Amino acid sequence: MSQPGSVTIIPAMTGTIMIETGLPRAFLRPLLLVALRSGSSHGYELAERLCEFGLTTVDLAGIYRSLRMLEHDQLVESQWERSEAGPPRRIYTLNDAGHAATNEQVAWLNSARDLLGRALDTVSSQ
Amino acid sequence: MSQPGSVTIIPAMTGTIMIETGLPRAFLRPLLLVALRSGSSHGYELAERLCEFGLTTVDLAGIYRSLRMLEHDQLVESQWERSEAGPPRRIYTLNDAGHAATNEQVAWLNSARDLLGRALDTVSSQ
DNA sequence: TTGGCTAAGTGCACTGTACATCTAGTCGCG
DNA sequence: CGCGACTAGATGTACAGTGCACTTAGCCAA
Repeated sequence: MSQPGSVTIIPAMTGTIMIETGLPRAFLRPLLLVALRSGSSHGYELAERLCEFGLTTVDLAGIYRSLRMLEHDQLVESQWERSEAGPPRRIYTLNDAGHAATNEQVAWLNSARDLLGRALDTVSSQ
Repeated sequence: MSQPGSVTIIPAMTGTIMIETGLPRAFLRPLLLVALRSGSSHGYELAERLCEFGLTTVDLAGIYRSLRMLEHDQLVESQWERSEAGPPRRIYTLNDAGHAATNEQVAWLNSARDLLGRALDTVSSQ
């Protein structure tokens, strides 16, 4: 977790670890799926993965809520895991539907990036 | 406007010309600024410019509201213009503050695209 | 035993917005 | 002339999402 000089996660106490300089909230769920693609994990650590994508701040409350929603939509499954240090964690894992959904979301993220590229091209070309 | 085979704008009668396959709504205002950068225009035509960026559907109601908000924030100015065919149009023009804001938004769009790129890289690299 | 860190969660007021609906100008057609 | 289609702009509202504050809880060090 946070190497020196890297993104800091705002103290959870305040609950405000929110997407701000990063991306609009609509990307939260897709990015969580992408983050989960590289391995099952718990909310707090997934927040750190999102920070590695370049998000400056992330709303932990929103992440926990999104993960529960993903579970409700049966794209992920979770199980409690006791940690050697600290409170138990809820580990989320992509299931088959989740992997399929992730592929869709990746396609959508790609098209979103391309779209931004096209819009930005009109700027750079005067 | 819409060449054959290009993006169709859903009949305005229903009012539903909304971002759907395109980008989350948070990008609407920045993209409107970018669209205005290539020339003053009215809402309906700006919607078509957004479609040229790759948005499949656009909510005209949202565009008109966003434009009014941009004017309220004093980033654009508007004036009525009677059209040779059809009802009069409200033409929006970027002012100095608007140009500055657009530059900021372009920077933000760039960082958003980069962020998506980083996230997508983690997918392509297995 | 106090405080700090990790981890997860709830509660609520507020915002934004998707969709329906309305107004109004022009044009083409029978 | 009346009708419908198209362009252009705008408003109203029910509802969902979310930002922020706050709570709970396990572990550890001083």
